[in-house]
Amino acid sequence: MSEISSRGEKRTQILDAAEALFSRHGYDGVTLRAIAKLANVDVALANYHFGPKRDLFDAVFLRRAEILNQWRLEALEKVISESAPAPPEICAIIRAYFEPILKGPHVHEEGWKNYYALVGYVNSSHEWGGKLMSQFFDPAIRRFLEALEMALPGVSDEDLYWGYHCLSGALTLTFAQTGRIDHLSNGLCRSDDLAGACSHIVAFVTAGFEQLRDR
Amino acid sequence: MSEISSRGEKRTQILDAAEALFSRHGYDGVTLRAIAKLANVDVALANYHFGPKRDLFDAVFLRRAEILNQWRLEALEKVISESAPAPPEICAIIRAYFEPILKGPHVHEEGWKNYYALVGYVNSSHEWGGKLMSQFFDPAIRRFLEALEMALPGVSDEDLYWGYHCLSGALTLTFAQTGRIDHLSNGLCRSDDLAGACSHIVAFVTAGFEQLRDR
DNA sequence: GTCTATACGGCGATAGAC
DNA sequence: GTCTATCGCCGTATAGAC
Repeated sequence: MSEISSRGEKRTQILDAAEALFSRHGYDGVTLRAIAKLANVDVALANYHFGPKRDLFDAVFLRRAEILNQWRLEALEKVISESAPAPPEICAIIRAYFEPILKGPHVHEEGWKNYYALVGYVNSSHEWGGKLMSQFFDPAIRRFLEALEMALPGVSDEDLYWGYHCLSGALTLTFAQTGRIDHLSNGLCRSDDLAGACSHIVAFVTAGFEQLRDR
Repeated sequence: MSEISSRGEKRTQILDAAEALFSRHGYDGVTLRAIAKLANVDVALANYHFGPKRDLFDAVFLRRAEILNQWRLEALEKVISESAPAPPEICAIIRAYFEPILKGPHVHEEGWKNYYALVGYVNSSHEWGGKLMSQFFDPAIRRFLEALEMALPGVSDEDLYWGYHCLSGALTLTFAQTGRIDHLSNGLCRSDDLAGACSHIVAFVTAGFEQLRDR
């Protein structure tokens, strides 16, 4: 944007460009040359700052993961402390998981939209889904599972893990923003409407967890 | 396997090899050379049979889609006719969607496992998710949505579409078989246990749809 | 340290000869 | 149906400008 480059600006431009392209085309669908072009920098600069292509991908993935974890954990702690000493309601826990990331003003920023699509891509990637997601997100997820365990005493761990699996699938498909639901619903629902998706998914997933009590 | 090639055998070998590789590495992560090598055929044969790479991908995707749609629609018609004239139960509709594909003996076949992973990849692909999935699967999906509408009178279309979105996300994450739930649950749940996943997801999703009545 | 220009070895899809 | 040739683009190393 600015004609005068401040320190580290090109580094950020590379991360932004890589994020945008990786999220649309996946890791193998993007060349370092395309990233350099979009970032308006020389081909070799990405390698200078980040090393090989794979390390650049990790850097992109890491950049916003910690912010995202922090938002969610803050919302969770708030919910837990507000209901203490009673366990929080399922619905409140689920909202703490979704709302900070789907209802904030940042969801309209291009960078965050791209990042979410990237997480959607990684989470359902046969190659990286297990490793990358576990590495960056599992610690925070475990806190949520503990909270759900408190709210659902007697429910088996197995049921809780599969519940999280369903939640995670619904969320990352939302992230991917494929336009599928737009087509299926003839435009009634829009896949880029993250805030709108949020309330539907929260209600759906909450009911999914609550039925575990009766099993 | 056989030393004597029957007519069309190499064609099938190419489809099988492409299916296996595309499902693991995505479209751009696979080269025609790698496919040819795995299929034990010449590099140029894929192009001879299927045209450009992209058309080969479509051929792989199409091959099992119709079988899958047919399995599901047969199960749905059975459920509808058995409960007629009353509308079927939500639970029965959801089972008709999941069980034919997750509980059949075919789920242990390598080819089907690969195909499911491929569907998982496509469904959450930002580039193709909307177009390819809609093209091959929407007609059958609409029949299921009609059945759900019968079972949930008064529920808004918007809620139904988002419900399907959640169902679809959970299913395709299952398909992707990323190993994530194995890691998260310390081996208690296994992502390659499709039949086991099925019963958990059916119960979860059924509850999700049923809460729509009370909204 | 930050960045650009250039070069290299290798592999990509696919067209055309056979 | 098969094989080979072609041409372009790939990731990355390096040399040196600022």
